[in-house]
Amino acid sequence: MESPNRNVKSALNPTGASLLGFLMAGPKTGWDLLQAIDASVGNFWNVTRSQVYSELKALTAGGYLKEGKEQSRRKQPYSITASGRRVFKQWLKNEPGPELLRLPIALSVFFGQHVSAAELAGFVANAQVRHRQQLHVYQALLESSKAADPNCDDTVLQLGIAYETMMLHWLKTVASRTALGG
Amino acid sequence: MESPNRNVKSALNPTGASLLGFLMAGPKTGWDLLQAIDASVGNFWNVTRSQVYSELKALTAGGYLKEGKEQSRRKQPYSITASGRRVFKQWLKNEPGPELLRLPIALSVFFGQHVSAAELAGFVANAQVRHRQQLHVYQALLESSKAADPNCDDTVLQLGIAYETMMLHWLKTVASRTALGG
DNA sequence: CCTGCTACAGTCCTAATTGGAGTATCTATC
DNA sequence: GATAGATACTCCAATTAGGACTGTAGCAGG
Repeated sequence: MESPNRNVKSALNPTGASLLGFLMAGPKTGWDLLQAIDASVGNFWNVTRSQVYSELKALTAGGYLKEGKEQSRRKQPYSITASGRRVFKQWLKNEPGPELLRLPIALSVFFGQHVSAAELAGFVANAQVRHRQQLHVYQALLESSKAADPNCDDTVLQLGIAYETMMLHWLKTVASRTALGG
Repeated sequence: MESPNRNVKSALNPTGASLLGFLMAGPKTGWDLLQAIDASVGNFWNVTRSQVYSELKALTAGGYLKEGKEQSRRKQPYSITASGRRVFKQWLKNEPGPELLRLPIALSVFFGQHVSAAELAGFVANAQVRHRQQLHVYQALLESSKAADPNCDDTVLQLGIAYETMMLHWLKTVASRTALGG
């Protein structure tokens, strides 16, 4: 059993570590962090709102962050400490673990025999819309960030585009198979 | 918005529902289920061992499953009840929810500026190996299932192949960028 | 000025899920 | 019949997901 006192060398959890990473670039509020994550790796690294705020508190308690003074409104900015930077860099040295995917649409297709063809086709069509939208989002993001800085790092954006493109392609084949009488 | 047919409180969680789906094809033990999931949608629908057994119990308590008699060894088979079939089919009518991805390698690449190029290259190389292996697994599976039944449904396998191929392609571009001095 | 509407910022709670460590139970092999 | 190793399952703590809920600020209409 661990003592509940986590102020000594407490291991970072993945969410906390990624928050530290985003704060390396400068102070942010919890809200800012959510926006920043959503606009970058969000699709490949899900982080939920409720957890951000509790993690920020835990990280502050651990000495990895310190609170800035509130701006107008209820914005509580956090900035990373030297200890936070150190721990984050250390955490990043860990071999990235296995991927975790949960694609409900894949399950629906897998169990397609138990769904009416019309319903399945509807699910697929909706998924196509969502993925097309997300693809446009990535493409717009790519364009605007290239406009701001032609040398900017678009590696993760490229992953997003590749992923959405792949899904759209797969959904198209599913749609045609379904139409043929799945 | 709500259907009036709500008498069977569908407190089915996603994992439980998918277990019901796998049991539609016939009785299985918890272990069998794990194997079956792992060999089919496992990569797009993560389900963890510990949860399978507790879900099986919960589903049994809910009347959706009933236990068969233990075979040799400690194999406890479960079979789906009429109520279970009904609830599963109902659950499948739900619009499949948003996708959930967690790709630690994407995070490592995103924070690549804080990792040494050598370490990052190592991570990428390892990921390439893993994805190449998984691609081979899918390809072998496709071949053997086509051999057994040329008309079998390979839709989800195709997704697997497309996903691994896409990731390998992306990893290759990351590797070359990293080599250039990321 | 007051009211209602809406977007913003954060809190709180519970169910679901993960990730192991631990416990038997069988099979084979000597 | 001891024991090594694969098989089948149990248990628990930490993490995550997903909302419902509480305020606050800015603004439009009356």
